[in-house]
Amino acid sequence: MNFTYLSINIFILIDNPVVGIKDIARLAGVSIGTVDRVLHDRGRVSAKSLKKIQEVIKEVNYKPNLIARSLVSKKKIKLALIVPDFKQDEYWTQSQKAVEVAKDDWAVYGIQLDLFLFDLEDIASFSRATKKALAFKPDGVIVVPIFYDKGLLFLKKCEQNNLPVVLFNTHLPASKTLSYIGTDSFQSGMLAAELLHLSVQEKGKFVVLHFDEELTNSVHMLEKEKGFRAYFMKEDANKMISVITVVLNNTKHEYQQQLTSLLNKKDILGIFVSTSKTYIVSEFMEQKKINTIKLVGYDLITKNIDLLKRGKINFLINQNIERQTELAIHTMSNYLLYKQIPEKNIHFPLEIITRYNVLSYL
Amino acid sequence: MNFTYLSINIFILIDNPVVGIKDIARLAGVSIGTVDRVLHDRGRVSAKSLKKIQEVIKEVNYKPNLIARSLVSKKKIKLALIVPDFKQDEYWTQSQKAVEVAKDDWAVYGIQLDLFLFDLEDIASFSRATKKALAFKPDGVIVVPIFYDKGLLFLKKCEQNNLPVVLFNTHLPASKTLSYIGTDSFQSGMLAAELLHLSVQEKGKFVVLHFDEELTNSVHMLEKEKGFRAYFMKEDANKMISVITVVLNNTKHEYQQQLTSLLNKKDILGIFVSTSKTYIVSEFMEQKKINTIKLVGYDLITKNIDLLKRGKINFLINQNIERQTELAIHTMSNYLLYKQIPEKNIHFPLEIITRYNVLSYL
DNA sequence: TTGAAAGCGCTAACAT
DNA sequence: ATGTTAGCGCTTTCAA
Repeated sequence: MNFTYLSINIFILIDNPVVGIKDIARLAGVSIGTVDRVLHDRGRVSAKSLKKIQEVIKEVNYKPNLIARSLVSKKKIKLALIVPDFKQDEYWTQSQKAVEVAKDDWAVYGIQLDLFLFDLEDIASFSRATKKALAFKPDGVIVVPIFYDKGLLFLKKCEQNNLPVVLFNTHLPASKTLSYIGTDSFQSGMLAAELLHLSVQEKGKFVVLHFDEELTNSVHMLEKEKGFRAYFMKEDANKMISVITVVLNNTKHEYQQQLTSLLNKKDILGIFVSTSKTYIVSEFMEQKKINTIKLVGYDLITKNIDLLKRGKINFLINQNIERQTELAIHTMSNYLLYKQIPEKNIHFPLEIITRYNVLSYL
Repeated sequence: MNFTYLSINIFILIDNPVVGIKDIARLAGVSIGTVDRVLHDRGRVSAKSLKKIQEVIKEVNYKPNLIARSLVSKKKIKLALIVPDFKQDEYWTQSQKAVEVAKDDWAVYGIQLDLFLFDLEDIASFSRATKKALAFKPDGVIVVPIFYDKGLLFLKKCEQNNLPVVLFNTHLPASKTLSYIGTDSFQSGMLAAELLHLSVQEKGKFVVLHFDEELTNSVHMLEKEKGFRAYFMKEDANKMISVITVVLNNTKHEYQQQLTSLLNKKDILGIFVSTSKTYIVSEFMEQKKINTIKLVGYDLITKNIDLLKRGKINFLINQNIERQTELAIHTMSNYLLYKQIPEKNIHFPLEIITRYNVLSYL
C-alpha cells in the first residue's frame, strides 16, 4: 500500500495487489512447487525455469507472506535459558515471570524453552548449568553470564558448537554473540552519581556499596563503580568516594557490623548500592534512625518500592529485567525462525524512579 | 509447558501439547464450527454447548493461534486517525513516524489507516478534520482531542454512530471511549515540581509557563499545573508559584518581551514549561546569559536533547509520543480484529531524563 | 525435473 | 442449533 501526498487530508491510494507464490507460478508458467524450490534453493529445477522464475520474482518484488510461512512450518526449536535461580531473589523472580509468559507465547511457533538455573553465589553451579544446557542440544542459548571467566569459557564452547548466543543483564565482551540486551552499566553508575550529587550540596563523602555475591568475578558491578567515579572526576573532583563490599552470605551479625561501622563515619552524604538489594541498606538505616544520608539503588522490587514511597530511598534506577528477559527470548526466537539478525547491543533506557513517578511504572 | 521443581537444575518437563480449536471440539463433543461460534460470540449455540465449551477452553488454557487467525481473515478495516499536523512540530513528527511504521505492520492484517490532520492553533481545522474523518466511514477512530469542547462534541457524534474511539496524548472525560492512552498529567506536574524542588534549596519563586496554542480550551496542561501546585502545597507550602501563559503565535518580538519581563524578576528559582517547546525558553535564557534558573520541561525532541546535554535544561519528562501512538493503533486494531477490550486508562510511565541517561533513550 | 495435493489452525459461508 | 467445507499462502511429500 503506497500513497502519494497531494494536499492535507487527501490521499491517493495505489493499491498494488499483493503477489504470492501462485502469481509467480502463473507468470512464469510453472507450478508453485517449482517456484518454492527456487525460493528455497532446493535444486532440481531446470536452468530455464530457474531463470524465468527469478526474473518474475524480481519484477513483481515478491515478498513472502511470513504469516503463512510460519503457520506451516512445524519444526521444533529448543532454547536453553541459563539464568540465576529465582528462589531467593525478587529481581530474578521478575525475570522468571517473563520467562513463563514467553514460554506460552512462543510455544505456538514451535519454540520450546528449557531452563537451567544456577546459584548466584556459586560459580560451580554455573558451570554445571552450562554443561547440562549443552547436553540438551539446544538450537540457541540465552544466558546471564554473571561470572566472567566461566562465562567467556562457555561462550567459546558455544562458538565451537556453532550455537547462537544472546546475553542479557550482564555484558561480556565476546565478538560472536548475537546480541547483548541490557543496560549500559558504566552509564548507569554515572547516572547514580548525578542523582546523589543533585540531592546534596554540602561537602562530604559518597560510598559505593557492593553486595559481594554477584561481585566475585563479575564485571557489570565494577562498571557501575567506574561510571560513578567518572562522574565525580568530571563534575566535582573534590568529592571523596569510598567503596565497600558487604559480604551478605555470612551471618546477619557480620554484615550488620560492617554497615554499622560504615554508617558511623560522620561525613557520609550518600550511598550508592550497586544492586537491587538496596532495601537492605535502607532498612538498616531506618532501624538506626539515620535520615540524612541519601540513598540511590536499583530496581522496582517490593521492598525497594515501599522504601522509595516512604522517602527512605531517594532514587531507584530501574533495569527492567522482565523486559530484558522477554526481549532476549524474542530476539533469539526471531533469529532462529526468521533469520532476523538483531542489533549487537540493545541498550535499555536507564529509568529513574522517584516517589513521584513510581506509581506510573507499576 | 509446566514443570515441577525438584532440585537445582533438574526439571521434569510436562509437555502439554498446544491445543487448538479441533481439540476443544473433540473434548467438548461438538464440531469446530460450534467452538468458533463460542470463541467469537456469534450466538446460535445452545446453552449446554456454550457452557461445556467454555469450560473446556478454560481448562486447557486455550490460546488462539494468531498466525492462523490473521492468515485467514480477509476483511478490510478502516481506521481514521485525527491527529495534529506534524509539519511544524517535532513532537508530532515523532508521532507521525510511529503511524508510518504501524501502517506497514497492520496492513498485513487488513487494517488501513487514514490520516486526518488538524492545525494545533486552529480549532476550526479540528472540526473540519473530524467531519472528513466521519465521511470516510471508518470502523474505528483514534483521536488526539486537543480542544475540549469540540473534542467532546466529536466523541458524542462517534457514540451516536456507534464508532469505537481511542484517545491518546490528551485525556477527555467521556465514558464511552474505549481507552485513553497517555500520561497522567496531574502526576506529571507533581513530578516536575519535585525535580525542580530537588535542584534548589533556597527560598524563592517557581514559574509554570504555558505556551498558549495548546492551552486554549485544553485540559491536560491545566492538570499539569494543578499537579505542580499540589506538590508544593504538600511538600513546601512556602514556595511561591506563579503562572504565565506565553502567546507564541504572535510575533517573535512580543513573546520575547513577555519572557524578558518574566526573567527580570530576581527571585525566580525555576521554570516548569508544560509542553515540548521547552527549548524556546531555554534558548532564550542562554541568549540572555541566565544560568541560575533551573528548567524542567517535556519530551525528547532534538533541540531539547541538545540543551539537556549541555546542562541548559535540567530535566525533561518524556511522554513517549511514539509509543503512545503505536499503542493507540495497536489497541484499536486488536479491538476490531479480535474484540480485545482494552483497559479504560493506559497510563504511560513518566520518564525522567537527565543528561546522564538521555543517551540510553535515543 | 515437475506438478498435484495434503495440510498447518482458523474463519465464515453454507448446508442440514 | 450444529456440522461440514472451502480456502487463506505457504511448505513438503509423493507420484509422475
